[in-house]
Amino acid sequence: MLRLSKLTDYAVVVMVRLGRGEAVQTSPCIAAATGVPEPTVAKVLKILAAAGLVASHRGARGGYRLVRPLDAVPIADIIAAIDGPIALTACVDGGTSCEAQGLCPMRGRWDPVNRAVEAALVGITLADMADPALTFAAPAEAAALGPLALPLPALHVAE
Amino acid sequence: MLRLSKLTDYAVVVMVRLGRGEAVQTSPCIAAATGVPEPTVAKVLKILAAAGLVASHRGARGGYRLVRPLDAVPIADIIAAIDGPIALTACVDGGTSCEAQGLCPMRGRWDPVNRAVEAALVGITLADMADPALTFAAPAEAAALGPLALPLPALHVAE
DNA sequence: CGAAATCAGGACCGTTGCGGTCCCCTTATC
DNA sequence: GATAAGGGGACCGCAACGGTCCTGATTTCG
Ligand code: FES
Ligand code: FES
Repeated sequence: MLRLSKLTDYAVVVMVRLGRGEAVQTSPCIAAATGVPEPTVAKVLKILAAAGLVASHRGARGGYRLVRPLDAVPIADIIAAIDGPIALTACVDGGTSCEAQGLCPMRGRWDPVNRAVEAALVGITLADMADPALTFAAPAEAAALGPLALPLPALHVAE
Repeated sequence: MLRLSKLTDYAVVVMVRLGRGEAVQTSPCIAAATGVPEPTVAKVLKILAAAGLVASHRGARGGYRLVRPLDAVPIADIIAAIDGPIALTACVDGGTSCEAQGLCPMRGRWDPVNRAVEAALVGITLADMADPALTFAAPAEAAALGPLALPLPALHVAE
């Protein structure tokens, strides 16, 4: 339902936490600081490490640290690390799993939509989510716009 | 995994088909024209009718017809009809299902991301997906950009 | 008026993927 | 060598999705 997994949510929390305090932090420590269950934090960190978003150091006094600062990590990277590459439908770009590609009326038709969503997600970094006062316009201003009353950037034209 | 349901894909196919040919079409007819299994087409149309995106007429010589023309239906509407309202995480805006809202470091933090994605999806209409030559830039041009080589509109600034 | 056509609404079930936990091994510090 | 920490899985319950089917209500046509 166009919903990203809970692990992604946790990943953002963990990453933001890594951006504060000591450079190297252990997963139990992060779990305690964020309130997320420790096994889950460990799982998330393992995935993030595999994706190269955090660096790990084993052994006693080990832990995790950020590779890039928060403002250099777009959420799209987190989502791609946890949920896999952003592909709204089964057949985007090199989608091989589509039967009857020759006849399907939707062949390649979702690609622009996918690009638009991806662009939106690349444009927001973890730093943006860490503290609204820092990079976003005043929250009150955003709220005042109301739901769906958005000035639309001409995404599909721009690309 | 940030994937929308297959039914949504089918819904787009069906809607685009409704935009061509006769004004009123039956579900078996649409199924035959699109290649989508008939029961699935019927299910999709029922949902779309309930959402007010298509109008139905019962009895012999009945069928479905579009309420709004294709260029007045953003994909966001289709997604909202099939997959429910666009909510990347459990706790967006009025998300009531979140425990410990007072302490959660992510409270309301996903809202701007959600808005950005929603804006991207409102900005593309079914007419845009119906025929690339009509509203999009030349497909070759879009393909030439390559994956991820996107000029980013400053979404989070714009809103 | 009866029969046929068509939508309405929901029940049903197999499959898939997610969420969450746990275990054992490797690595590094002390 | 003992201990602290990450690495890499396996494992299972659950909820959602997908696809199908059935029964009933409504309208047109003969
Ligand atoms: S569904 Fe993939 S090309 Fe048609
Ligand atoms: S997860 Fe919903 S407010 Fe924290």
